[in-house]
Amino acid sequence: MKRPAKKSATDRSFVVALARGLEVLRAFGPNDGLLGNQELAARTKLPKPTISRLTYTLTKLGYLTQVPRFEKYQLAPAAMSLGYAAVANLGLRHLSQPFRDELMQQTGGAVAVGARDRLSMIYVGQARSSLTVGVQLDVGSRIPIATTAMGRAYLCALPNEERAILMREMREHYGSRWPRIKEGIERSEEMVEKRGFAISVGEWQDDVHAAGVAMTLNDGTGTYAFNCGAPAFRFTEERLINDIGPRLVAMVRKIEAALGGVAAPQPRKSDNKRTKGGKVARVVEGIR
DNA sequence: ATCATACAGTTGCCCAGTTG
DNA sequence: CAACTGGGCAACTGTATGAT
Repeated sequence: MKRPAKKSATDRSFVVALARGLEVLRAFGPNDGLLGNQELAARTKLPKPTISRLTYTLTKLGYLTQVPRFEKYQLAPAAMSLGYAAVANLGLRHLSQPFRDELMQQTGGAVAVGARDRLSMIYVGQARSSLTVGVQLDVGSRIPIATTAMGRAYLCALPNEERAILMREMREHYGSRWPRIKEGIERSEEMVEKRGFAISVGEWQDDVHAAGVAMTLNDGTGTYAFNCGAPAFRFTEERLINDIGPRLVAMVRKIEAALGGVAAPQPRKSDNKRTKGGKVARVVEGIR
C-alpha cells in the first residue's frame, strides 16, 4: 500500500497527525466562510477519509463548528483563542502601538507590524483611521512577502541561508511569474542597502503604495517588519522615498530605543554576503 | 412522482509507521 | 520488538439535481 510521505521517517519527533490537523485549521482564510470536507481535502491535498476524521476530531475538540444546514465547517472559538493568545502575548505589538499611531497621524497612512508565515506576512498589529481608507487590513490579515514593502523588508533582513531557502520556495510557488517578482525584490534590496527601507508601488495591489522596514529581535523571537501604506494617490513614489520611508525608519529606530535596543547596523554594500540582521536592528531581550 | 446520475462524506479493512 | 495508531483504498450511504 502506498504510504504518505512521512516527515517522521527522518524526524522521530514530528507528529504527522498533529501537523495535518493544523493544516486543516490553516485552510480557513478570512474570506472563506464555510468549508466542506471536499474543499478542505482539495486545499490540504489530504485524502477525503483523513479530512473526514480530522474535521470530526477538531469539531469534538471545539476548534471547528459544523453548520448542519450546509454540512460545512467554520473555525470555532477555541481556534480564535489561539490567535488571540498569540497576539496578546506579543510584546512588540503593544510596545510599538503608540509609535505606529503617531506615524499614522503624521502621514495619513496605515501603519502595521507583521510577522512571517510561510510565504506571507501576517499582521500582528495595525494602526489605521478614517484617513487610511483604502488600506483596510486587520490583525491576522495576510499579505505576500514577494510583492509588498513589508515582505521585502523582511526578506532583506534575513540571514543569507534563510533568505536563500525562502527565495527558492517563492520561485517554486510563483512559477512563470517569478522573474518579474524577483526583479522587484532585487530593486528592494538595493533600496534597503541605500536607504534602509523597501517600497512597493502598486506591485501587490495596483492602488496601494507602501514602505517597509524590518526589525530583528535578539531574544530569539525572530524578525518582524513594519509598513506604512496608503492609496496610491496619497503616497506617490516620490513621497514614499523622500518622506514616508525615512519616517518609518525613524519610527523603527525609536521603537528599538524604547526596547533598550542596540543601534541598528548601518546599511552596507553587500557583495552578496549578509550579516544577520543586515540593516536591521538587533534589539535586546526582555520585551516580552 | 419516480428514477438516474453525480457528488460528498463515511465506514471498514488492512498495513506501514510509531511508540514505549 | 510487540502493541498500538494513523491513514489510504475501496465500497458504501446519503443527498442534490435533472430528466422523464
